[in-house]
Amino acid sequence: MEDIASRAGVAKGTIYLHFKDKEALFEGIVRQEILLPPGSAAMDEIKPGEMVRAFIERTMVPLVRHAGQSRRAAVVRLVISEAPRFPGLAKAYYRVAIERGLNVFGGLARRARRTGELNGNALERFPQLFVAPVILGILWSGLFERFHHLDVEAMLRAHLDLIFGPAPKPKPSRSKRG
Amino acid sequence: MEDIASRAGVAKGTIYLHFKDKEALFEGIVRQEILLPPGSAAMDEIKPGEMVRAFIERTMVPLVRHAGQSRRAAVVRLVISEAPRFPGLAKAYYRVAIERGLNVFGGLARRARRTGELNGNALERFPQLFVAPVILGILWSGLFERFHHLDVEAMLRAHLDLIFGPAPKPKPSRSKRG
Amino acid sequence: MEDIASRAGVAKGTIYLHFKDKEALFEGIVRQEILLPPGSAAMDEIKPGEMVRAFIERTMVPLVRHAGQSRRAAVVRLVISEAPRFPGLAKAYYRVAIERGLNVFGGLARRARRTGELNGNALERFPQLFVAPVILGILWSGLFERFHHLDVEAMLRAHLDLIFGPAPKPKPSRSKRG
Amino acid sequence: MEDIASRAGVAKGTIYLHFKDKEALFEGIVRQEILLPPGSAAMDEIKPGEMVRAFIERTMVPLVRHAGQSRRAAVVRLVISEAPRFPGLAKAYYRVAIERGLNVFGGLARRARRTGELNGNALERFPQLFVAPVILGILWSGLFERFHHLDVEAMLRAHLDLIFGPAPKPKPSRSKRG
DNA sequence: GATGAATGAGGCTTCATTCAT
DNA sequence: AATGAATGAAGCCTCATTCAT
Repeated sequence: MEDIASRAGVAKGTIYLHFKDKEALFEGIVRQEILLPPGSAAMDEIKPGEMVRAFIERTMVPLVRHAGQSRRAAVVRLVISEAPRFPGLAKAYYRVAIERGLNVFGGLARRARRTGELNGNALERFPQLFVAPVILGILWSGLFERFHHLDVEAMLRAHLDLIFGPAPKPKPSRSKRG
Repeated sequence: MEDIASRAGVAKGTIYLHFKDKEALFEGIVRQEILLPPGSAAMDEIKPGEMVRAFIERTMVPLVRHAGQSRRAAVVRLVISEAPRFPGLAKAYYRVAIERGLNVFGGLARRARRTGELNGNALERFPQLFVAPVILGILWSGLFERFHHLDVEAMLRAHLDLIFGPAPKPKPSRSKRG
Repeated sequence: MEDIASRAGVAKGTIYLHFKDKEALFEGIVRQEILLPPGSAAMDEIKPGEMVRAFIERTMVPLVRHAGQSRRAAVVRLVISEAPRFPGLAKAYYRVAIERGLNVFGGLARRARRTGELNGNALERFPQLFVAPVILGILWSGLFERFHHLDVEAMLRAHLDLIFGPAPKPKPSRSKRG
Repeated sequence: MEDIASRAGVAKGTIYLHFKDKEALFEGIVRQEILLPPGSAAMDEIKPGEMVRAFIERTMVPLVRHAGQSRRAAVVRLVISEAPRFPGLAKAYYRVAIERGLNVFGGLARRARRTGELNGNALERFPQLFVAPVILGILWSGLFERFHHLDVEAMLRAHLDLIFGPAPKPKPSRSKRG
């Protein structure tokens, strides 16, 4: 706590004016996830006519930029490594991020099938598959990057190639409508 | 440490006869990864003529069975959640599991392309993509399973469908299309 | 301190405008003992012709009324339980209450012997014996009342019966000596 | 806790091998009250034919000897000053000491009336009155002894004189009154 | 004067580690 | 070799006190 406080530029005790205890602090950090700076927060605002694949790249790439040094990546790491010690943390993250993420990505999967971008219902059943490489990239950057560089952004694009098919042609020839 | 010792059926102090400290113990656990019981250890022993997809299913499914309660899943969780506290842990895991895994899966990707099971080189460049859903499943079972059930095995198969194409027919009719 | 301040209807910092620190505050509270609301403050003002026993009942009973919830009882408890932490507290209480109390009760004992209300000099040597049941009652109400009710007022009267003899006859025979 | 531990000749953490937390430690100390060294523990063993007054002197005097430096006096002080912070402490003391003490002293009061040592039922109704000067003496020695010496033992005897009548002649040759 | 956000010393507790048996 | 009582560094948290407003 002392370390966290000094990074925040305050003293140990100050944290306790805002959070009941360490678990509450961590949950507070997780809840900010939903209030993050504009742009990344627009996760559920696909633009009219935007391809699903393009939307996912637009929203996921910032998450893994700079070897996962983003704030959101830090929150993901926090949840993963502290959840065993603070059970409330997983619950908070589930409520603010996972539930919503499943809805968003599930909706995207349906939309993509309707528009012909995707075949099959794999991603409707398991929207987690959209983000699996993102999670893996965040973990990798924290654990193994110093031994072996991984271009997470390129991996994410490669994964999207696998899911959506050969290549994302920048010129969407066919007009589409829902 | 006391908890670990009593699960191992010895007393606290006994651990220190075998390992210098907690970090060394964890590294020892990680190093056993490579010596795990036969079957799961055969990760690099694809049978002659076996489809790559079949091989991956054969080796990955046990890892996520029973909501990730396998020993290997426990090791993965150990590394992920303790690495911030014990830097040597990530290194040990990298040496005994990651390096080898990348070689194995990279080799599988190449083999699959040669045999026509796969198109493109995405999985050769990023063999991590083979296991991303496995990692995600292991994390999920530890963090969110109590809020939302996830059939990790089915997710893994769905992911393989995406990668390898429509469906893995149990009877491998030889003809394939690219 | 915050609790004390809010009960006093001021903010935490305000206390420090009046008292150097917590010990000084407690000493201030103790010093108010001597300035308590009229009636209870008249401890040394026995009325002309009043029996000593009657006077003691008149002044001691309010101290233990309502299971020791009086302000003076609170001061007694404060001194007893905080003195180990704040040595100045015992000193302040000794100066404002004990010294004076010993004089008052010692004088009452002498007077009572002169008037024939008391025999012997036990209470002149140990005026504390007058108040021993009062102190015990105050402690009891704070510690054990929830387990076992004690009628402190009745106990005080019983104690006076022991000291002064069988019964306090309401008609004081005028005869005096001295 | 560190202070307590070092007085006990052990390190801080050692206490926690025997007691769950500080409250449990204090309760443990209080429970030893009942197991104190022989002699003082014989509080309820009045000898056949022994006068009640003599018995009380025999058992109470050691409690206040040496200005209340006895172990039992320390327990009394502990309960009084720590009970506000540890509610379990008052309860433990009530169970091990108060309840029993009330029975013992109540029984003594009855016995004394039967034998003619006492008149009236004041001490049967309020056996606490037997010990009020003892409690007061223990408090005095902790709070005010340094300002004003109090001979607690003499005070206790004076109190017994008040209760039991004139004086306990060590050789009861002469006539007695009931 | 009054406030209350901020501070940090100090207290309680845990737990990795040691070592006498 | 095995044990587990003992240790004490380090972590979390409280609360008396300060001080900018």
